[in-house]
Amino acid sequence: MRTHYCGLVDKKIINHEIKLCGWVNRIRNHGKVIFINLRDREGIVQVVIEDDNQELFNNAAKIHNEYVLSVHGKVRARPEGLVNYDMPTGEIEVVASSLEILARSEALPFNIDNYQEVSEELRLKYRYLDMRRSEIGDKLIFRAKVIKKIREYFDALNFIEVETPILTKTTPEGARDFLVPSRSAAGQFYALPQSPQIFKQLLMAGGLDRYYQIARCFRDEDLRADRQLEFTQLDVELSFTDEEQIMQIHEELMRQLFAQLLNVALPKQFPKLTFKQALEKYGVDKPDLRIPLELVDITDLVANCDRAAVLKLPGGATKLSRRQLDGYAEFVAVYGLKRLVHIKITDLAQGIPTSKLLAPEVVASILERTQATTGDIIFFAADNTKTVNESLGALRVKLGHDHGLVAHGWQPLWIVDWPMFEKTESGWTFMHHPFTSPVNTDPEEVVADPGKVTARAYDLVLNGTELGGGSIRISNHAMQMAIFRVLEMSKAEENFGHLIEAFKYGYPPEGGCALGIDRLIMLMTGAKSIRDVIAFPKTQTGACPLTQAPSGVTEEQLRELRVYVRP
RNA sequence: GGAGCGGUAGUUCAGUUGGUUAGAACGCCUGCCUGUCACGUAGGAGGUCGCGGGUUCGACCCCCGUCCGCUCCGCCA
Repeated sequence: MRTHYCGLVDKKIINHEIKLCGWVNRIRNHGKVIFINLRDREGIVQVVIEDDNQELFNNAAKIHNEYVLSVHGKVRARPEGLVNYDMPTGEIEVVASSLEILARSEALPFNIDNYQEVSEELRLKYRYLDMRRSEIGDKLIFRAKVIKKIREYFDALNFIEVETPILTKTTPEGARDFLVPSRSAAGQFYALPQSPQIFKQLLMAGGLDRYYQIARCFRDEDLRADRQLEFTQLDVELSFTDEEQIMQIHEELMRQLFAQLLNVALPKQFPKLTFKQALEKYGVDKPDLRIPLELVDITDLVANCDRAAVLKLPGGATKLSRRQLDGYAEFVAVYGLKRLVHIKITDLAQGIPTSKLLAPEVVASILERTQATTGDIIFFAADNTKTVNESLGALRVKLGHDHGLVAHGWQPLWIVDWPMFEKTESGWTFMHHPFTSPVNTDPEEVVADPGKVTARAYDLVLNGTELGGGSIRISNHAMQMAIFRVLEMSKAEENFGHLIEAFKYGYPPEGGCALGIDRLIMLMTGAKSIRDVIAFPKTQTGACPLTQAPSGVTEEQLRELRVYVRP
């Protein structure tokens, strides 16, 4: 039916008779000659229909946008002066000798071009039309290439791809589970996996040694630009390993993906920052190192707060209007910061600027520590540590974007030395997950002072986005039980008995990593949202405009499952 | 659960202090046009102003509620 892709026709096959299939991207009828831009997955080529064949010409005159055509014709060089250099196939055209309309199209709900932005809701309702646009279609093609490279990479390292269950068991910790009622066991439910964590650990217990999976994961939490209910994770686990080896394996993967698919050389060694350093300097555990601003700690200069820090924006004193400053104060209020103080350094020669809220000697110390000069502005925050970090951390990123300070390029890094636990109102909770090994080898030490325990965990961050992370896992019973004790997970035996039991029968030391593939591809393609790299994504309320999911079910279905829906 | 922004021809948007017939561009339909390439050109059709209520002589416009979309906070081991 077809000999060539439209987008791949080139000079080398001039004078060849070819057959093309594709969609009418655009038709230009000049009365005696018709041009059709025929489009397929690989691109667009110009088909010319001349009026020497009247039947063909009359047939072509009836064609409209998005008709599906089969075209038989001859490739020829475009006449002198008529080459279109904006088009990859612009040096040639295909003179049609015959043409068949394979399918007609009604007028479309939106134009299939990249000239007019269409509301995302409409695009998702007609996703199959949306992906005819290179804007979306090319991203899906790119995604397939990334996944292919990932498989090649791990296959070459002797990793075994294993599929883990989608219907599995609920775990009350972590994110909210999606539940699936069991028909045969009335009143009981499967859960969709939040991650294949336990299964991949059991694969290590099973001696598979090196495992990976392009794994679908499900979390019933509210959605964001970079979060979907279901997402794809590169899930990796290996035995007889350590943090360094796992990080190296993933670094090298990243370097190869970027080199081969984007022609970008990532650093030979990704920088590492400790969790503590990241929070001190950037306020967040996923710093965007492209932005050359840093938090400067001044807690020692300020009374009655857990943390005080400042952020200097060079040249900001003259550049920022009152309105913008109010905007920034409003911006950080979202993170709980009640007052964002700023110090404008209008002219250092005239002396140290005065502040209604800060003593002159404090201002002087701040200027010294930040090495501020005339024209700079300094933002000041003092509050509890979390509020200061989150608000200045977010402000740093916003200032970077608002004032064009974000450097071009790619800044990957590892965040290491995570605390094992975090204190909450109701007790200790895990930072990573409850199977992460602490640095300590003595379980009693961990129980005695949970706040001091460091986890053998690492996160990979790229340009301010958390791509994922992993850890060396706990591989012995006593330590695992100690961790459950700290977390006050009384039902651990019931929920994770199968893992705990595996520790008894020769469990290897092991660890792994999991990277969000959607996010990685979002960054690599420059997409603004994860939805642009997913073929059929959900909206922010978890709905699918295309299929209308979620939907009601019949009374019969509910009866069979013995599910009663509360009013 | 919360905050902000948005919803007007098929699409993207404009719409004056609340006032007669709600506009533009693209798309669509009918002509004309041998070289265009986001073709050009002449004409035409096309609107429950998201939905419900209220204020008013009168509402796209003001108020209340509600639904949908987006961004964010909470949440997301």
